[in-house]
Amino acid sequence: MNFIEELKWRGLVKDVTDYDGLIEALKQPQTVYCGFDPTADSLHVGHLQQIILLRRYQNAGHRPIALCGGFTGMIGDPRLTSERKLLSHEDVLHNADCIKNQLAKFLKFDGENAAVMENNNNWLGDMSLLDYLREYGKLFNIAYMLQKDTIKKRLDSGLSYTEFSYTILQAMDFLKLYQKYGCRIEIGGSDQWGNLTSGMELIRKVEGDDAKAWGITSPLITKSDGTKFGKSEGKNIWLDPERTNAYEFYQFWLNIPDDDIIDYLKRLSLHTPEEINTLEESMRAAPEKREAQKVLADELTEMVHGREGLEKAKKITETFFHGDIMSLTPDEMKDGLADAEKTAVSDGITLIDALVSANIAKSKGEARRLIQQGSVSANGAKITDIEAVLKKSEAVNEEFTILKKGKKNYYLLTF
RNA sequence: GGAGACGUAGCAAAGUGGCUAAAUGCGGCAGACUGUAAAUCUGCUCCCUAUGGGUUCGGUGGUUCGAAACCACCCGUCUCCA
Repeated sequence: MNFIEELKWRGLVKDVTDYDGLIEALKQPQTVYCGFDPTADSLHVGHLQQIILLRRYQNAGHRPIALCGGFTGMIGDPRLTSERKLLSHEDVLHNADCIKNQLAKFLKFDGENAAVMENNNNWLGDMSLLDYLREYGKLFNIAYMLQKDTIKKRLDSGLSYTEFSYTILQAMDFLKLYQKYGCRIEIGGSDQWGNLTSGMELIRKVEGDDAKAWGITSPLITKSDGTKFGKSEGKNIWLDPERTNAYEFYQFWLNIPDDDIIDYLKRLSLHTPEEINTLEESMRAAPEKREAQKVLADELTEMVHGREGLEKAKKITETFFHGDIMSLTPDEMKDGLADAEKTAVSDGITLIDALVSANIAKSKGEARRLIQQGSVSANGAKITDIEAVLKKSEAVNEEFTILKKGKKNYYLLTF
């Protein structure tokens, strides 16, 4: 299996501009880029596929460039649905800073094929309007651009000139990286196809017909139940440890349905195809062991949260689901629940009021129901008395009480 | 501009004078089972100081002992014609 064949096996190839040419080119070390726009102050799990794909190229001996769209982020990539809201200048700068640090975690910055971090603001930022229009705008035919899927689909619902220009800007990125680093391959999600081909087109026009460049897209990750990938209970799973802690991140992967886990392993894990095949067998033979889920959760959590983060996530998991919380020392409890929601309450508060004020229940009625249904426990003991009162003297260390709603929702009350 | 239809709980959709805090489905929450799964089954799902009370059916007024339901006006959505 050559490199591209493996990517195909992993489900990471949707369209390639010149398949045979690319295979030939990849026999030599190449430079590959993928762009990430700073639309939020953190990347999320949906970005992992492309990031790890860059890493795959690096592991195969190629040089990856992670491009942060500091300039294009100010413009906005046209979405299928509707115009984006412009982000403020400060927000984009802040976001760009944040995602740059995140991207850096996944690539190696030393050795022969050390990764490169770039920001398209470096070349687009100082460009004059005149240069843009005369040197680049001239090379884009409107009729050609209107054929692009992303643009065509927006003609009815409305598309501003600003977003219309996005494709041109991204094409210029590819050209610039081609000139500066000899970058000849751009990768992206399948929605980026139009942008990739524009870039190649531009390179050909500027550098001549001999200039070779390739674009390769990968299918977006889907879920077998049809819902959007990357969310857990409505919350995005971010790569920023401040926004999604190691435990939640670990749990997200551990809870991937059997139907999806092998697909995700192929796409996101650096484990070899042989190892993944073995995991698939194990999944079929003993799905309850969730070995495949554990391998992926371990690998990705370590990548994003480090060795320590992974250890912590596993320890909390072990205790919450298989052990007795009360067997931990108060310090360990606090550590384990460091990221749980905390609420300060007063001594002698009724359980019902505590549930409401900690936002565990929306109303007292709901709180009452939860208690009567037997879904609330405090410090490990189930409580079914709706008159129950929480006392400081009964709290752990006379300091805090751990409330649990349902099977896996923990909250911390401090006195 | 002309003709008509519609607006009910998170969403979809019944209900056309009292039996309606409002059927049913989805979604959500919880319980059982389980693998922290899926499927399935069960309960709950406006608020409260709770065998009771309060406030709801686009808005405002009105008819009536009594209105989500009838009337008037207003606001909003949609369809058809021009």
